[in-house]
Amino acid sequence: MIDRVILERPASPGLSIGVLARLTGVNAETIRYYEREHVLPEPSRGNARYRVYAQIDVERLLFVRRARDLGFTLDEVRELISLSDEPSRSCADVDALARAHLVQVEAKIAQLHALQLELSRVIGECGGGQAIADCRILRALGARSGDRSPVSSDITNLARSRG
Amino acid sequence: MIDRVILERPASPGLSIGVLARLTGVNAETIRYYEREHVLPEPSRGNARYRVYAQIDVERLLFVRRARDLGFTLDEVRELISLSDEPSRSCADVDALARAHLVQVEAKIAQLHALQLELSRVIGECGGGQAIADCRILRALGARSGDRSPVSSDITNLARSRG
DNA sequence: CGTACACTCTGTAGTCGCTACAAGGTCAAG
DNA sequence: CTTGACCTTGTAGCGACTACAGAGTGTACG
Repeated sequence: MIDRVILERPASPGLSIGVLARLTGVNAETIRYYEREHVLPEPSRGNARYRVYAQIDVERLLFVRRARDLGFTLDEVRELISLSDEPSRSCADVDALARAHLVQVEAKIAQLHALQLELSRVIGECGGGQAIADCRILRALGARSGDRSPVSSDITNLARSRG
Repeated sequence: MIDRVILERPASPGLSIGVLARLTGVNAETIRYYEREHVLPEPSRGNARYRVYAQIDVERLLFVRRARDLGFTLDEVRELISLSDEPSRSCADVDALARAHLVQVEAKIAQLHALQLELSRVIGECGGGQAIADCRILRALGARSGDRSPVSSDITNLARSRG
C-alpha cells in the first residue's frame, strides 16, 4: 500500500522523526515518549520546529531498543546510558546491572514454569464434554489446591480476633 | 503490632470488607476495584452503607484470586464466571479458554528463555575489569546481534523512497 | 493560486491490575 | 468528648507505551 515514501528533506544531513522511526522500526510516538522520559536527548529543531536527528541519534535509539528488547526497564536503560557516558568508570557496574537483570528474568521463568505446570494439571483434570455444573476446571479454580474445607471454619475466628 | 482486631459485627451473618480482606488475603481496595470492574457483584449494604458480604462472596473472591494467580486476565475471569453461571453449557468452553491461556503462558516462557540465552551471552562476553570504553556488554547493546554495519547504508535509501 | 495530502507539532487520555491517598462518615470504648 | 479503627467515595499514580484531537507546515500538482 505505502510503496512510495515521500522524501522529507532533500539531501540527508538530518532525519525527521518519521524517517528515524522507519529506519529503526520504532514508533514515532514512542521516540517522542523516550525524549519526554529523558531516555533520548532533545534533538535540534529545523524548519518548523520539526525535530532533526543525526546519525548518533539512530545509534542511541537502537541501543535503547535493544536494551528494552532484552527486558531492561527504562530506568535501567537510563542507568546504562549514563554509565556509558562516563568512559573512565569500570565495566563492572554494567556487568552487575546485567547480571541482576538476568536473575530477574530467570525468576520470572521459574514462576511461569510453576504456573504452566499448575495450569496443565487443572486442564488435565477436564474430562472433555461434561456440563459446566461438573466442570473440573471450574472446580479446581473454586477450591484451593489440596485443601478440603479451608474457609468456613476460619470466618468466626478472623471476624472476632487474631490477625 | 496489630494483635487484637476489633470485631466489626457482633455475630457473623455478614462480613465487612475488612474481614473479607483478611479472610482471603486480598486487599480491601482490590475488592472494591473488582466490584467496580464487575468481576464481583455489588454486595448488599448494612448499617452506614457499609458493604456486607456473605459466604458465597468469599468463595467467589477466592475463585477470582486463584484464576488471577494462574495468570488469567480480568477479562478472562469475567468470562469464566459467566460460563460457570450457565450450568447448562458445555465444559468445553472453559477448557478452550484454559488451553488458550496455557498456550500464551508457554509462548511467554519461550520468549523469556530466548531472552535469558541472549542476556547470558552478552554477559559472558564481559571480561570483567575493563573500562567502560571497552565494555563488551555496551558494545553488544550498541550493535545488532550479528550485523557488521547495519544502519548507515540504509539511511539514504529509506530517506528517499521504498518502505 | 488553490487544494490536497503527507507529515509534523503539542497535549491529553487510554491501556492493565492494581495501589495509595485524601477527605469525610460511623461507631464503640475509655 | 476524644481517640481510634473501621468504612465511604473519588481520584491519581505506576510502566511503557499507544492513540487521538486539533493545529501547523511544506510540497506537489492542476
